[in-house]
Amino acid sequence: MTEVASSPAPATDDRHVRIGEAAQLAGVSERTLRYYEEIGLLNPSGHSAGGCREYGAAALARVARIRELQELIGLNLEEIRGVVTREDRIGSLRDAFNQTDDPRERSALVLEALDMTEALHARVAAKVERIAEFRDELADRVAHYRALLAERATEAEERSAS
Amino acid sequence: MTEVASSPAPATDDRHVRIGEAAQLAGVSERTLRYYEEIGLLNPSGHSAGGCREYGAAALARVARIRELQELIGLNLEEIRGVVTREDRIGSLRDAFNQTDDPRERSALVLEALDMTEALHARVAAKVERIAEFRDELADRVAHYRALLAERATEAEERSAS
DNA sequence: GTGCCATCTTACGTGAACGTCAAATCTGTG
DNA sequence: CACAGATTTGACGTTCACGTAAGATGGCAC
Repeated sequence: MTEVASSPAPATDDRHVRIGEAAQLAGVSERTLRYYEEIGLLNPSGHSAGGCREYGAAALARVARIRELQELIGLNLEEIRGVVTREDRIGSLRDAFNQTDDPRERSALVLEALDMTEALHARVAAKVERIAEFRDELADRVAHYRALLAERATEAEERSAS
Repeated sequence: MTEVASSPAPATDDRHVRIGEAAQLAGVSERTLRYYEEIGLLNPSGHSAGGCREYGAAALARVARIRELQELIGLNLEEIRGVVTREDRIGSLRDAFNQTDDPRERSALVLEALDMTEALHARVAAKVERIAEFRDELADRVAHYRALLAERATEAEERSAS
């Protein structure tokens, strides 16, 4: 998968795309990207001179995360805003962590990040439990039907053997 | 859990409740129950002489199933209608199964029920996989922060020991 | 029969998450 | 520069899953 660049591709991966390609890549509509910006969920990485939105890799990753939280976990955009805001805060905590030498402060920062992550983890874990239960129930039914089918087949064999 | 009936409770569990109590028991609004009926998702077990809806245990169980599919799996009511319709069909298949003696027909009926259940199972299983992955990722982060905290604590001890 | 609360039908309202359309502007190409 | 196509900012429309209010009935105690 090593790509032979026909043009000298920039080593730094800060390529920006405009809204059309960004929407394509993220698998959402342009309207959705603008809407996310409206409600303070996602800011473009920057803007062109003329005012066109420019999306970088980080912004696209954020869209992916938003969709994940939305479709997989079932959070609404307001809740998602809470989560990603906290994650942003974790990022700035990381910066703060690297800039302070006070060990007590560093511990406090880590503790905050830990709490945030634990809360989301608990929620997701609970959901996994419930869905897994659901899945197992379905698996049982599938096994039940399979057993019934096998029984049918056995009877058929016996009949043809008699 | 053997209940001592203060009044001669009917041995048969075909008690019916009206919409108010049904909504309470199911944890939804009365409007929701009527709406489900509107869109052909749920029919009351019967009606009183005057026209009041009467809900039995089966109807209440169906509401629970609907909510499960909605909140847990994230299906919309149209998709849910598809699922429960197929489940109803499985029920009628069971009846047909018990009323026929033709082994080929019995196999065919079981096979149909199997297919339906397998399809839903596959969908749910896929979702569990993805969410579990998500959960594990979060667990990793939690562990990471915990490790960082432990490191902080150790350093603090060393400092106080010196 | 008379209250009184629950329930009925009908119908309009709502919030979330976008869709869609119009008119102006930007961007890249010949 | 001229032109085509992408993008911009409003602003109104839409779908889903109900909420809510109004007026008429039902169910039941007294």
